[in-house]
Amino acid sequence: MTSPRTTSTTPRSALTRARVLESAVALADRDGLGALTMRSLARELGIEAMSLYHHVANKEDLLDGVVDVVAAEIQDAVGRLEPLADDAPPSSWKPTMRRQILTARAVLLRHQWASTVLETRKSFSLHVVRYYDSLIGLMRRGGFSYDLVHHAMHALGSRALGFSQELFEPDGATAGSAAGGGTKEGADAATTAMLMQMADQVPHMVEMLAAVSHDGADPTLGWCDDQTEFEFGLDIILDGLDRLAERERH
Amino acid sequence: MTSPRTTSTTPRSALTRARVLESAVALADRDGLGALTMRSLARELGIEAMSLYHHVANKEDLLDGVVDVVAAEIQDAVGRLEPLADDAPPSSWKPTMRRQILTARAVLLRHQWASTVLETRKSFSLHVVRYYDSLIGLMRRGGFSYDLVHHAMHALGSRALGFSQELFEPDGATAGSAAGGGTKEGADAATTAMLMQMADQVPHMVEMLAAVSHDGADPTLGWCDDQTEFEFGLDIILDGLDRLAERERH
DNA sequence: TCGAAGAGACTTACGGTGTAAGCCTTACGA
DNA sequence: TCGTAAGGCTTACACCGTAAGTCTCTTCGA
Repeated sequence: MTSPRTTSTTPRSALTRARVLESAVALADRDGLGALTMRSLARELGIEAMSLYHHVANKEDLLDGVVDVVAAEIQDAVGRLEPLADDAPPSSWKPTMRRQILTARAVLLRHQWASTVLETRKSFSLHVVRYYDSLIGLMRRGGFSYDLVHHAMHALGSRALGFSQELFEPDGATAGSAAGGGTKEGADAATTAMLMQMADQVPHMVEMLAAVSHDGADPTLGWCDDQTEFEFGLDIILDGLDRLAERERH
Repeated sequence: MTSPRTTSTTPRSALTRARVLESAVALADRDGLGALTMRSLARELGIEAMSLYHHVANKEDLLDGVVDVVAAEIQDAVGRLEPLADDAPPSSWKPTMRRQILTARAVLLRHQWASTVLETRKSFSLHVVRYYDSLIGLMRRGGFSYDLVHHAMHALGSRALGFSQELFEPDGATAGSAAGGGTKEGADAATTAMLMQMADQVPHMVEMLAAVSHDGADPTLGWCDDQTEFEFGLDIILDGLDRLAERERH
């Protein structure tokens, strides 16, 4: 806790908390969240599991840290966007926030496991809070009262970070070796086929499925584009907020 | 798998899959999701852990079943609402759905752990799908095209079941012995205090916090009413959807 | 009435998890 | 030069889900 005066870091090893966290992120990216155990992470780093506890209090702390790394990545990506001009009109809060949120989403899509971890944190990441703070600032520039800002943050919820709660998405989180990871595309074939067999139990759903897939692809081949749907929902909320803000602006 | 012909159930014991699932729900209600293990559930039922596997394929199946129980409870509660009159105007889809969703939410509030489990299911519950199916039917009566219905389901996401992704809510899920469980009320004191100490890092957030709590309670005493915020977000989405539906109705 | 069959419990055991406790070595500062 | 402590390693424990096998009833057909 005392400040190091001459030499900065311990020379004993290059292993730091930062390196541990980075390794953890990489491991989760590669093998999925379930594969991130203290033992596997240690193996990745060429040390023993218990040695991790010199850099991390416990597994919860590890996950906290890992979220923080991702959140920092988000902050960084959003920070690279061109800033709002000083003379921008109040209404420009909306396209700006839209761009920022979609940027955050792009980061989260590179770390698909991250949303799961984010949800389960009880102590929040400083970087996440700072990101939210910037969104609040944006809305203030848009003329929002603090009361409206507050409601808006709740209304957006996790959507502000770029993900939403999709209940019907089987997220094939299997260990894919190929890096990129194609854009996952909606409900899978087995799911769809099963639904169609229960036509009498869920008539509307099956009919919708048929209708939607008419102007699209094979119904058993995935019928939702996650990105499109995310933006649809996001825009509904942003539009609704804008309407309320306009009213406040008179 | 063959149908029992004369006698219905095995008389050997009163233990059935249904009773196992009910017990699991009760245990999770009482002690939290973390306390729901095969061993603890067995203890609860007065049997050994391995005996559970006669009624449940594995733990995933147990959780699937447990979700199904809750979903059935939702369907039941929603089913008790007075039905939409045959001559109701198209616009009445909105208040009806609003009421149904808030009813579903009331059930989920009795089983706070359930949303967590719901999110992690890959095979969905029949009861959940049927509930969604009824929502689809409702929107159709409101004049929605199937395409709009489809978008709407995504936009609502888990909100259709009555919960939303709150990122800043520490959900004191400790083992409370008292049954009822008061309505949990927003961010807790420690969290708020910590935020206020970081005023320089998150200026907007702290300012918002101060402003919102002016016309309210002590800022360190919880400053958001979950139910109010849920309804705010829900209404934004429902209003947005209604506007789009109106456009489709010409 | 008896015997086979099988449902439903129990017992034991295995590999996995997070982590408490303690030891050993190395590098730095006094 | 030597004490100190950071940062590794080893061992061990409790708990998890569950595979495999055993024992004991109940039921039903011959």
